[in-house]
Amino acid sequence: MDIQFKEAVWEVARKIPFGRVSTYGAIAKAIGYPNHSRHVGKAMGGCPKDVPAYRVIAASGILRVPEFEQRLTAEGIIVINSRIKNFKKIFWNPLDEINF
DNA sequence: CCGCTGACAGGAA
DNA sequence: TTTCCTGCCAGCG
Repeated sequence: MDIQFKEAVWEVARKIPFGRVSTYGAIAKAIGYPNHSRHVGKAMGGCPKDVPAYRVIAASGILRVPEFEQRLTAEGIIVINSRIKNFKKIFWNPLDEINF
């Protein structure tokens, strides 16, 4: 996991719109590294302050960092027991950004 | 080289 | 719906 990989991850994470969320796997795929979802997670662990890490969750719609629950609800996202309720609706795919 | 671990994913039971 | 299992890749004994 070189620094460039992390930079790429953070760059995508910064693009996630307000009130939306994305997943580790989706980001990994978006930067050209399919099957590297775990590394995306690690990259998020030490991301800069300007990266909305709380908008990046697991594909199951479950928060791996329960602490972020409040940050999400503050954006109007419904979270119950670390689970995103309307996950499918607010999910943002980085690949859609390419297609527009 | 081997095995364990980790902000994961996807399918089966 | 929840739990389990397998596939992934890099880092660290």
